Amino acid sequence: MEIHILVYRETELTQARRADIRHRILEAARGLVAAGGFGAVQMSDVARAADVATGTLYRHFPAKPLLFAEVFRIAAGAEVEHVRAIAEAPGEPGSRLTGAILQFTRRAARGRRLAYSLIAEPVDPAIEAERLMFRRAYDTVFRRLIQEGMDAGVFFSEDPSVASASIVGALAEALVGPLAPESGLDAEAVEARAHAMAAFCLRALAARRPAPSSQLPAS
Amino acid sequence: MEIHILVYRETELTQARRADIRHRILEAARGLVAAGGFGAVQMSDVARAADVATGTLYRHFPAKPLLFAEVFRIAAGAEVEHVRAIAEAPGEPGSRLTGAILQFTRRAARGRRLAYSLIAEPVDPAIEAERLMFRRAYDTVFRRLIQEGMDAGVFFSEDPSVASASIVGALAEALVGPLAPESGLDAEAVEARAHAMAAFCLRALAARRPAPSSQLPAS
DNA sequence: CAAAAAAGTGAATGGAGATTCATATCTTGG
DNA sequence: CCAAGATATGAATCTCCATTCACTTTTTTG
Repeated sequence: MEIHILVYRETELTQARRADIRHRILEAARGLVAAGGFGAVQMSDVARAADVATGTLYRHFPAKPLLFAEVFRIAAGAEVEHVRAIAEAPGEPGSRLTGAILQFTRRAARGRRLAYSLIAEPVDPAIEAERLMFRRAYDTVFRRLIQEGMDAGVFFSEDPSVASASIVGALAEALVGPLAPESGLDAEAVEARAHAMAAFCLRALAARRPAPSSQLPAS
Repeated sequence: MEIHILVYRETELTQARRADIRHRILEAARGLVAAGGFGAVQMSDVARAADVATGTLYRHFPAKPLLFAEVFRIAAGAEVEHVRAIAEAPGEPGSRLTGAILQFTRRAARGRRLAYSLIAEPVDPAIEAERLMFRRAYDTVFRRLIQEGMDAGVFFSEDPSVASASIVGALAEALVGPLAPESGLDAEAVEARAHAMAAFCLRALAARRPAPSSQLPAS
């Protein structure tokens, strides 16, 4: 007399469906954030956009801030990746720094609303925590690049961590104004500012002697 | 047959009392913000701290965000003033820039919690608007200083507005980490960072030729 | 002192929106 | 097709606080 009490079990199909819904929720939320910022989105909006019921959201995320923290993480992670790719590409540190700054700026200039949300929009503390990690990620990218430049003798800095933080801050600040949803700065002007910023940073990091790139060590 | 319907009229004493209460409310609110940040304070707390009833708050301020916007404005204004004083003092632009950066940093290092609230705490949009003005005020201070330095031939910048924004951003960023309520950086370390930051900015702004301060124009 | 006008009081109200949960629907292996 | 386990649903609930307002107290002048 066997008793079978296991009739339902998690299966590949089930898991896939689950993952799919989760994904749809995140996508919907990202879309809404990109359109109106974190502050404007409420759970019922997300549900509608993802075409699920409000309660379903809570079957996939324990609470609103956690859902949005994940949205932030994904969006921010993508941004950092793009910048990192350029910062770590082969080439001369100076031009890579310029390239990274331009890349950051150009991507921000498209998707302004999202960039503003990631960089400056007032947000819930849980999301703010993600933002700190986001900034730290950029900081790391620039710090490595600076270190590399110093090793190569083309950069100088008495404290690379201050230099990298300064660059991240400068990027954020010099762009907050231009990217604020109200500001009407066009893409060209933003690009010009990015170039000026890159020049500013390069001068701050320049080693005394012109880059010895094409010179053989004298010793 | 005269009819006297005016019996009560606003008087100096009344006005003084009114101003006093208003002031007490602002002070109480400022104290609470300095202790725990904007986010943690609620109207009933302010009332208790100011020793008035909740309703009284609304007799002096139309709504919470307006009350706190004023708190922000006052606190931030004081900070800017201190920095401006140094930036505008007589002396060589380079050392004034260094002085301003150090001043900013030192004041932030005391009253960390307040500095964090002014610079980085996630806040209500109405307060965020004040923050933008706060940053713009710093921006103006530095822009003027940069312009002056350029006129004197000791600074160079292809776009002073980008340079000033970068400095403001660098200040905020290089200090947000160190000032975050959790961070355990001591005053000495913060001071060292400030010096590094000043050096970074000075290099970014240095005119090619060493300052011609003590030279007579060649022409 | 009285009447008029303000200001003060703080318990009650109200609204916004996140979260819950009783119910309905779906999935799975036998 | 069934029973059991999961999941989806969305209207109702709940919570948190800012804000209000009926009532009390204070202030002023005649």
